Parts: sequence; structure tokens; C-alpha cells
Amino acid sequence: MFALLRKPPKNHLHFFCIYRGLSPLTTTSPAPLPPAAADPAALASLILTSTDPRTLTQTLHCPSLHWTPQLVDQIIKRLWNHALKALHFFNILSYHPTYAHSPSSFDHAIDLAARLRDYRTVWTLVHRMKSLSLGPTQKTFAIIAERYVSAGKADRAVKIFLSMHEHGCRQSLNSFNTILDLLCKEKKVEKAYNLFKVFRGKFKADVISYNVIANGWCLVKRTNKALEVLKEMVDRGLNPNLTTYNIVLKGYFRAGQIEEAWRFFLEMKKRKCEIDVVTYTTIVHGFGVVGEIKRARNVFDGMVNGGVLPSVATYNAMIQVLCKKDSVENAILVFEEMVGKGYMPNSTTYNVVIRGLCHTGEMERALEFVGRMKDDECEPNVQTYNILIRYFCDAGEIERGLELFEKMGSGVCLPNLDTYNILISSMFVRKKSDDLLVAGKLLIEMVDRGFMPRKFTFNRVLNGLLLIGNQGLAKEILRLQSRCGRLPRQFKL
DNA sequence: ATAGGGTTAG
Repeated sequence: MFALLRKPPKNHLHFFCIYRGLSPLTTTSPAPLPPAAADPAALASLILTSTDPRTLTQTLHCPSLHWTPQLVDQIIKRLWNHALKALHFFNILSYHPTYAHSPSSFDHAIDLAARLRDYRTVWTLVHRMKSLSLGPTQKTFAIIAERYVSAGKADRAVKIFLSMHEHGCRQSLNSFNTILDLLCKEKKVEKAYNLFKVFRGKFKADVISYNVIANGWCLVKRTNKALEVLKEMVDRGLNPNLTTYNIVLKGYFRAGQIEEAWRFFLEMKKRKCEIDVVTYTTIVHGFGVVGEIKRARNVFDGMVNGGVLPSVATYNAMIQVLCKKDSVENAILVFEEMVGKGYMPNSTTYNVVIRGLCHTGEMERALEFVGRMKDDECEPNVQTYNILIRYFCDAGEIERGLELFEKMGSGVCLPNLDTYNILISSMFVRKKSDDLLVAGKLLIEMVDRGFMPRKFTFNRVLNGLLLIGNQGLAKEILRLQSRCGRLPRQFKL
């Protein structure tokens, strides 16, 4: 992609837009005029449907288009689940005659390239940022480190963090806490804790550093380790705060230590510890997921007396656990109650209700809520589509699932990794050979869009294709799998 | 993008 645009035909394009009919380039195909207003949706679908990079470049470089960092970021966001298209777009604008990318757009591009595991492009972009004096910033390094960690290269991520000052980005307590958090969120708590112990003196670890590590231990259900770390914190003269207590509370619930959680909450109250909406939401959710609906309800109803109003997240927790452990009808009652009190449900709220209805087989009622969602100007998101696709397919209505998938692909809401996984596994329920062929094509498409299928998915699809005797496609997928493996991938950008 | 609460997945 870079090679293609090595010599950006700057001035030429200017003329092309004004004298469209006269340009020698029209011997191929005329570039469509860009949408009149700078509409991110229209531009994103233009980029998605374009097949000729040269024509697209001409359109996007047209002087009547007024680019801003916000517009560029909005378009990248819309193309997020089609990494190659998004990077192509970023790259075309890199050669715009007058517009220059913002640091935020660079960060997004770096994030996308890293998701493709195209580390060469990642570092090319970092250097370009540097030469334009736009970075790299601490955020840039957080993004890179996160991608390395999630690709199973935690050691590499740590090395990069330790050398970020060599790239002209200074280290700080913030960046230290960030790398610790990234490692913890990817369940590399042991590694985070070791790093913490080595550098806590140098960076002057604070209560946030300790909270991050404690939360890490909680995430792997080792609440006692979390408590140990926090005791150490207190011994060093740092005081826990409300976030610390909420982390521990959640930790108990996560580890299934329900009564310990409740005792801990009572202790918080007894000690006149400030209690906030996060505390209450944690308890409502925690009780609910183990089926203690009555206790969840009591806490939910009682929090107002404690002087704390529920948030949308609290309602979402209550509604979700009612769906799962009680009944959708009661969940919907709470939903209506929330609306009646003037709360605006968000997409999570709608998705929880929609999933609940799908789960009880009430697809049509679920679709009514999708309509209601739209009426509230809350557009169905990728999760909404994933829920509907999953349950349509589960109910044997695979055509309806595929129909929704097609709709997404048109640019409304591009499919993500989950969408592909859901759909691919649905292709095995009818045991039709055409379905298996579709599974193969979906697998190729998902890799093309920067999503890494699990080994299980590869094997499943390969077996399916061999079963129907499609050696050709199977071979293609095998090649794809070996490219996705250990070897760094280089998408020609 | 310096920490804590709601979607998910057999």
C-alpha cells in the first residue's frame, strides 16, 4: 500500500476534481464525487465498496472535502472491523496534499496494524509520528504494549515499556500503572507483580499501582493474594480508598465467596466507609449471578435509603440477573420502571433485554425491542446483531441469520470476531454441504479483516471441507493458517 | 490509557 502511493500525484488530483471530464485518468473510470457533506457513514461505505485504490484516492483528495481529525477518527471507527480498509483509508489521507493526520489517528492506525500483527508497519508509523513531532505518546505505547500482550508477547511488551524513553516518550508513574494494568487484564498477574516489585521504588508506586495489582489477583480469583498485597500497601503507609474496597468486594463475588463479600460490605458500613453506586452495583450483580435474586433485589431496593441512587449500570445488572435467574417478565417490569423514572436505557440495557427474550424463544418480541431501541436513537450495535444472529441460527432460521450478517457487511455495523465465530459454528448445525462451504469462506474473510480464528475453528472448518470433498478450499485455508501462526505477517500496506 | 460497577461464550 505504501509502495502504491510512494509518489503521491498531488497537484494532478486537484485538477482532476475540477476538470473531471478532461483528465486523462478518465480513460479508466471517473472518480465519484465525494458526498456533499462530510458524512462519515457515507464516506465509510464509499471506502468499503471501492475496488480501485487510484479512484478512491482521487475522490478522497478532492479539495471540496474538508478533512478534520474528528472526521478521520469517525471513519476509522466505522471501518474498525475491516482493518485493511481502515488502514488503506488512513494511508490515502497520509498523502493528502493539505491535510495532516492527528496523533489520535496515528494511534488508531497503529492499533489496527498491531491487531494484524504487522509489527513492521506499527514501527514504521511510530517513526513517522516521531518525524512529524506528533508522538509517540504514552497512549501510543499503551496501545502497542496491549497488542503485544494479547498476542502472547508479554515479555516483548515489558521490554518496549522499559525502552519507551529511547523513543522520545518519557516514562512516568502513569505509564507504569498502565503497563501493570494491561498485564493484569490479560491475566498475566504474576508477570505484573514481578515488574511491580522491581520498579515500585523507582516509580514511587501509589495506591493506584496497588489497586491494579490487587484487582489482577482478583481477576484470577486469588482474593487472598490481593489482600496480601493490600496489607503490604498499608504497611508502607498508603491508605486504601473506596476503589480498593470495591475491588476486594468484587473479588469475593468473583471467587464465589458470597458470604465473605456480604460480611465485607457490612464491615464497610460499620466503619462508616463511604459507599457508592459502584459498591451497590457490584453486590446486586454478585448476588444475582449466583441466583440469590431476593438478596439482590433487597440491596437494589434499599440503596436509595442508603442515600445512593441507582445508575443505568445498576439497572442493567438487576435486569440481567432477573433475565437469567428469574424471569424475563420481571426483568421487563424493571426495565419499564427505569424508563418511567426518566432513565435513558443504553445499548447494554437493550441488549440484555433482547438476549433475555431470545433466550426464551420470543424472537418477535425481541425484534420489537430492537425497534424501540432505534426509536430511542440508540442504534443496534455489533452485540445486538450478534445476539440476533446467534438465536436465529440456534432456532434453525439460518437464512435469517445470514440475512442480518449481509446487512451488517453493507457498512451499517461491520461484523467482529464474535460475529464470525457465531456464524461459523452455526454452519455446522444443519449438516448441509453448502453451509460448510460458507463456513470456509467466512473463515477466509475473517482473516482478511484482521481477526485471528482459534485453532479449534480452523480444525473444525478444515474437517468440514474435507468431509464434503472440497480439497481446494481446504488447502487454501491450510496455507492461511500457517501464515497466521508464528511467522509475523506482512500485509502490504 | 492511571484503578473499581452492566452486554459475552460452550
